[in-house]
Amino acid sequence: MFEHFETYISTKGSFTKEELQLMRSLSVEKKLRKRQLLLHEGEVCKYKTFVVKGLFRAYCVNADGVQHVMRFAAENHWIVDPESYNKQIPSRYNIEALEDAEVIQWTPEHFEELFTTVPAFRSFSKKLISRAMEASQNRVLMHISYTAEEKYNEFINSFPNVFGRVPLHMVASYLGVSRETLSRVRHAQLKR
Amino acid sequence: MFEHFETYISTKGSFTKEELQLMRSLSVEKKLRKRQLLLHEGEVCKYKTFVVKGLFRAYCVNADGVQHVMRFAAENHWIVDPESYNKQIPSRYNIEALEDAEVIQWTPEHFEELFTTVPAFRSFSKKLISRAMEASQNRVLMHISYTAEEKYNEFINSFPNVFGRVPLHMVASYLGVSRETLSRVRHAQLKR
DNA sequence: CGATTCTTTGAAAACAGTCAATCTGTGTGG
DNA sequence: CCACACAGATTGACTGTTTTCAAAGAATCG
Repeated sequence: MFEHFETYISTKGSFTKEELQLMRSLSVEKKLRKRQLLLHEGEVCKYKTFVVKGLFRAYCVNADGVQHVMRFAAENHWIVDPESYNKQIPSRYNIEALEDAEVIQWTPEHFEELFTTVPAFRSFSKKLISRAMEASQNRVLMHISYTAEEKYNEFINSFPNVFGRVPLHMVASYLGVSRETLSRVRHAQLKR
Repeated sequence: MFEHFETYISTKGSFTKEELQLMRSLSVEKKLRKRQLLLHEGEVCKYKTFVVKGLFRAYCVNADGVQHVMRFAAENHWIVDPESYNKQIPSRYNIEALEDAEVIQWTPEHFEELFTTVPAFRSFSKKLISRAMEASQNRVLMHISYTAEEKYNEFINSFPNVFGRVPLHMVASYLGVSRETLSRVRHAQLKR
């Protein structure tokens, strides 16, 4: 499983055998079956997680029992609850495997060790955080400025590797519209 | 002006006289009058900016000429276009002073130098980035799960120091609702 | 004061949400 | 292999909310 990560990380910078070995020794590997939770609401998010295989969703449940999908993460992406992970406090989110999955995880301490001792990992990690921030900003902009249809099209373009693998009602939740509205948006698009 | 920043940063960690002097020597001070732009769409965001005095908004303008407010920043807060600043590419945003203002700025290089050479600045900086990420995440959650009224109340609670200093139509834009809708939300609340 | 900007209001239209019913495909157990 | 249950997707009718457009009041500023 770690070989997959080595291939990935090697496209992000130059790493020695020893550095790769260090990353491996500090990591935890895990396999999950469909519907299993990687993180349960109320737990502390102990790890930053790299997805080797499978697909995840992070979602929270409000007082009325309604689920809100915050994020999807497929192969070669990372998933974490930043607030819970950074402060090591209980999470408001669940992270669920939507398919059978394999992941590699690092605790904040181990991730920090790699950050300080492996230069290429440091610059990679900075880019990772920057990209997460940019993605989040763009998503805010999408929400304050796009119609339901524009959001839907944006989603398909931005996440072609997620679309088709997740139920539409989860996409609807991610976009902040009802599943019926999303269904009607799709119907309207067929006519063109 | 820098004294104000010294007071602020000293609440965030322990710094020696020399470290404070280094921060100062790497910084740029600027004064702006109301309506002046700190960053203009198309320019590269050259600095990370600390607000000593005044109030800013970051906004973008879409193809129809409609403005969307991405962010406000008042005293003792930071403002930057992360994407433009991190990658040093042209920005899609404008950052405008809504009041006469004073700011202190650092380039990515100088900020990085402080990050690597001043330990307390490093940990402060990490917290800064973490908080920005958490705020952005929470804002996404707000957009996918709150009604217009809930968003408005959340805004008042989260930014009491901004509310009252900015026109309501900018708050409306920030929340992603029309100014008329926000006006009616307020009207409805008066009746209770 | 006059000009500009901001806020509110009203009415109509567009849009999105809810509820209930139906349709589809998938998979499980008999 | 079939019947059935189940999750997901769609549709229709209805309701409620939000936007849009136009106009008119406040408030602010030079």
